[in-house]
Amino acid sequence: MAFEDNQQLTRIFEEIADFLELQGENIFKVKAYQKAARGLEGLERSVSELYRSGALASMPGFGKALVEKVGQFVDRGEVELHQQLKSSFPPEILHLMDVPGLGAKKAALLYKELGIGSVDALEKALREGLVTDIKGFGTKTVDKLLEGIGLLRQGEQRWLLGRVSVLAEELLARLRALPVVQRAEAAGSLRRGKETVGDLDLLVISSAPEQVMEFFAGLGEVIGSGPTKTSIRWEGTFQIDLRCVPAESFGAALQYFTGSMDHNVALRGRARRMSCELNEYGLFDALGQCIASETEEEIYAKLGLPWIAPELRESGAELEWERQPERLELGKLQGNLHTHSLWSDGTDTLEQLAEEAQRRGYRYLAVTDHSRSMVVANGLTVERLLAQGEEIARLNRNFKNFRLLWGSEVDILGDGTLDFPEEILARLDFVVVAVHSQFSMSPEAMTERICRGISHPHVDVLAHPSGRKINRRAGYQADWERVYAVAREHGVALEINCSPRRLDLNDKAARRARDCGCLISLGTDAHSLPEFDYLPLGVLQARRAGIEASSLLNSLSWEQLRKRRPHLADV
DNA sequence: GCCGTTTTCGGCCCGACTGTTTTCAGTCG
Repeated sequence: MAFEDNQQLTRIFEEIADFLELQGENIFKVKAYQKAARGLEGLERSVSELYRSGALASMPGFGKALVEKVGQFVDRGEVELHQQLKSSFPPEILHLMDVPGLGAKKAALLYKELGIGSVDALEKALREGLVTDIKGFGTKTVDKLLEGIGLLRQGEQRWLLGRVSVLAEELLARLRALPVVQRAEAAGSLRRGKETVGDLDLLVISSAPEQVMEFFAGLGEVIGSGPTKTSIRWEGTFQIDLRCVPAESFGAALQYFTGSMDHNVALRGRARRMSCELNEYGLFDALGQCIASETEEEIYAKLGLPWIAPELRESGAELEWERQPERLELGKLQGNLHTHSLWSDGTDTLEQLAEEAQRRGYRYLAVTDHSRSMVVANGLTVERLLAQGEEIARLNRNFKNFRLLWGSEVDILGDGTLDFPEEILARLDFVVVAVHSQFSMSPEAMTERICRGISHPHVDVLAHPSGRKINRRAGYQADWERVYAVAREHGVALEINCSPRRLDLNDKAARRARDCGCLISLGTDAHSLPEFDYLPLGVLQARRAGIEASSLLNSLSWEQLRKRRPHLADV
């Protein structure tokens, strides 16, 4: 299943952390619950299962007390402490801390002094001037909180990786164009390739920081500005931080601001155990001498570690790996395995697709237009599919060192049968199958449907396996362990759909699928030529999953791909 | 609440910026 138990318990632990912080509990206790929540969030196994098998206790961050609380949840569906805390506060009080600029301390004070227990009550109190008697609430704070409430109400979500990548490139180009800027780079979750980005972190080396700050402040609404750091709100909602750092500590700053927080905590812990200190200015020995700071590589090296790729810097566990995975490089990919042309709902001709693919150095491109049931997407009938095959064969005669693969994105129908008959699928170069309808089946029925779908002969790839759209809809529910097992058995690769709106499989699921022995396929699902740019986003997710070229269908040459389909006549 | 190749107790990342409390606490990342 999509592990609803994990999601529920994550929420419970997050709320416990918030309540404890509100109560003024030891901040490290609070952090322990937050860390446990993060650990559960993307877990590709059911926490109930892990608990029952006893494997949970060996997970980092789960000590005796937390394992016991997981036990309460598994047995009774709730955690005692959580219920206790909930009953001693107004139901909406935790939302107070969602207001930018309002943390636990001030929220607790507002509750204690004025009984404020919801965002609405806070807004009313602010407007009526009731809070000004409380220590620490001056006029600027009142304005800032009202603004924060406004932002919260807009409900702006984290931006998609694809959108932030484009924005970052534009801003970096403008910064680099300034004569006083020697270097400008993006850090933060963008550099780590996270599927969504909460705010953008930019770093520059400059001979005149004040000029850079001034320039940057002119790009948006200024939230805060100092001699080395300026924060703005882009398009009124999205926060961008710019920091000027000295050239000699650029590596330390890049490392520090790339995060993740858990990775940094682990790295600092390691430094500390070596009697060193690590901060954004460098790595310092016991005497306070800087021993590394200019590059990330030397910092990791001095800590006895290989350089760890940004995409892998998440939980901190990556510090302990015996070997780092070989980094997947875009240039090593032989082709793109999921695209659409004018024949269905794409915007370009086969010639245009082929030309673009060759321009990008691909050796092949799978054209996978929709099958006949996808009427809204101008899905191909059998007749049109066969005509398209002839057209592709004609074009292929003129290519050197390149091939268009005659493919299809075939619907897995509700009962698990496929949208084209077997004898037609047998003739195609490449078959992608996918679910496009009846998303709200029971998990059991959906599992059965997908497993039947990928058990047909001639299937190469299961496209966008979970069906999720980021920030829009959750994926459908299914027993993914079973799906991966069946995929492996039939040699069907699971797609990392590279569209920024999908990125499906996501990083964690892709890692799990690979661990289950499945091959992975990267496909842009491009419906127009600019969407070929999505491929690097998929590469990033694959890297985050630790997937190496050997697990990737796109690493195969056309000849090797063809060997997977021995029924194809030599051409 | 977690954790341990100096520790089973005493740490746990820490600096920038803000607002306001004239020396610092709160928030954030």
